[in-house]
Amino acid sequence: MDCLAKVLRDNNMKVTPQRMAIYEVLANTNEHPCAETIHRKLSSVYPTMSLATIYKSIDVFKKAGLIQELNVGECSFRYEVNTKPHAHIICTECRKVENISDNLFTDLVEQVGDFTNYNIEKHQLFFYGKCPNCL
Amino acid sequence: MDCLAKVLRDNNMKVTPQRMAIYEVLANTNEHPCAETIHRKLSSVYPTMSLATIYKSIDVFKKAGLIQELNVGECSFRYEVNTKPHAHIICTECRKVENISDNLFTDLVEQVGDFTNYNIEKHQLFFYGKCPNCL
DNA sequence: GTCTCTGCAAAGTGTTTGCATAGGC
DNA sequence: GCCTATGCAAACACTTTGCAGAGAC
Repeated sequence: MDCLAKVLRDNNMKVTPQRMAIYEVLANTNEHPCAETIHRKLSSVYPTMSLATIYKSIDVFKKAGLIQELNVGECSFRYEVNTKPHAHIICTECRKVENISDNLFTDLVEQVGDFTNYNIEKHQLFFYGKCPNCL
Repeated sequence: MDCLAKVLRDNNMKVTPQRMAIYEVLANTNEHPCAETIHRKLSSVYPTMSLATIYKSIDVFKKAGLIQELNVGECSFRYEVNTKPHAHIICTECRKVENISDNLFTDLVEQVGDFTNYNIEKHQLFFYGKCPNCL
């Protein structure tokens, strides 16, 4: 990912194989993996890679605005490269997390801002239910 | 809370002073406290009350449908007696959590269900921003 | 009297931190 | 060569579990 290298360099952050690998995992999945899952996926290629490195890299990516963190309700955070705020739907059976097209929510944030007088910076919208497969 | 005693008895769960106290804290606040906060509030009245008891009671209340658990993005869960699904707005400055009237979201769940073909069971909607006080 | 609940301590889980070494620039 | 990143281990915060004694019914 040239884009990643550029963004890191622009932020005075070093480009390392580990960071490239972690970002690539996130860029090539729509599974919204948690730190542990990323670690597991990489451990065959980078057997010495530490979970701490995953967390530190994730932190770097978050600060650089490259990924966003989700808190879907389990204990662990999940991550994705799509940093545009958007809604998620989570299957209560198979635990998969999917994105929902933002069209349904276009006016919502503005309405909530008007209604509450908050200066809304971001939102996290989660819907839970059984997916068509599990039904 | 007679209501609490009745619901517990109906579920074959014993009515204890600790459970009454924990529920009362939740029933008399709109702060959406976490387990630790509930414990702190009760420790003057019940100096021996254990955090484990808080967690176990919370679990009982959840199973009885008396409270709901929120995961607002910090490490700890927060709890409230309002079990009707509704949206929350969280101040990124003072960390307070407020409810948002459901009127804005009446059609949303149905629309999301139609759009995704999920059988939606619940939702958690969080908005983050600075509250009028902090602005 | 029975059977569940409490409170303590210990274990568990996900995440963060400190520090010496490795490695990007 | 400088200075940040990695990897290990230890610390941390929140939550759960096991068990003996207390208490609800």
